[in-house]
Amino acid sequence: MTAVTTRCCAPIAREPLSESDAAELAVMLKAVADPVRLRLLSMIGSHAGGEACVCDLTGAFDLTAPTISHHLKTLRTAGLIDGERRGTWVYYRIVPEAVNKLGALFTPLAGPVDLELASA
Amino acid sequence: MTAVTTRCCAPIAREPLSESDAAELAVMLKAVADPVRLRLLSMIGSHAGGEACVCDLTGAFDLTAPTISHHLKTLRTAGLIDGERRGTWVYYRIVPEAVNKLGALFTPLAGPVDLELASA
DNA sequence: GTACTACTTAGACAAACTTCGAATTATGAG
DNA sequence: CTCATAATTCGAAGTTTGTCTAAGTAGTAC
Repeated sequence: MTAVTTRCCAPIAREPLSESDAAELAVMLKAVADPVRLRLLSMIGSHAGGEACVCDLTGAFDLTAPTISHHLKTLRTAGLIDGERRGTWVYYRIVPEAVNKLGALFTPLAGPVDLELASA
Repeated sequence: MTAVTTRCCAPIAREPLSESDAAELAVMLKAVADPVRLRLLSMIGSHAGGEACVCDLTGAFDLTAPTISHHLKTLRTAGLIDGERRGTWVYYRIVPEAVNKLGALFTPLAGPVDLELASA
């Protein structure tokens, strides 16, 4: 919960990340460090209504449904998306706090940033 | 080179990433999606003078020199750091443009952002 | 109930990744 | 030149990851 107030540069370049912070962030980054998952995240986030059902996503890839499902689970486990079943379909949406957290890590001049909860 | 001017949300949630953009970004993200490399990047960026020699880094990890060297190469290949030999030591520094590019991807309200070159 | 669709789970396998120890290159000191 | 130090390159071992097929769960319609 270190509220950094300097604004010289991106938080990652302000002071050495602790071992535990690095481990935690790496989990989120690993989830996003894949072309398919990046596109899935992007497609979900930019879809009308801020949510997309799996059926909206699978068609864009040359991959089987189980593979897409696996990637969605990875994103979900990392806290980047959240899913909900409504009738026949399962809808996913972005968790903005998680995405903001990643952005804040690498963004300079973001002002006073709290690494734990970059949402306010 | 799509200059997005809307500011509803993070670029990643504005419009679906193209396959090639996703592939390119995933390379950079993969480099950063590891606890050791995250800490290396952070240690280099926050070191006095904006640069650190390998000898400043190895001590912080329970890893052998070849392993650290391997991770530094990964970061370098991804364009996130740059290295230079001066005498006996090799000094690494952050490439700010690369870090900014990652930050811009996930940061909302960043204003008009050019995905290809988020530096200005 | 059966049949059909949407999605997830389980198991298997190849490719990629992390790490190591050993050998190698590069530089400086005597 | 020889020796010592800093760092990288080179295989190899063990682990993780991405993808598939096959099977299972959840819901709708009849």
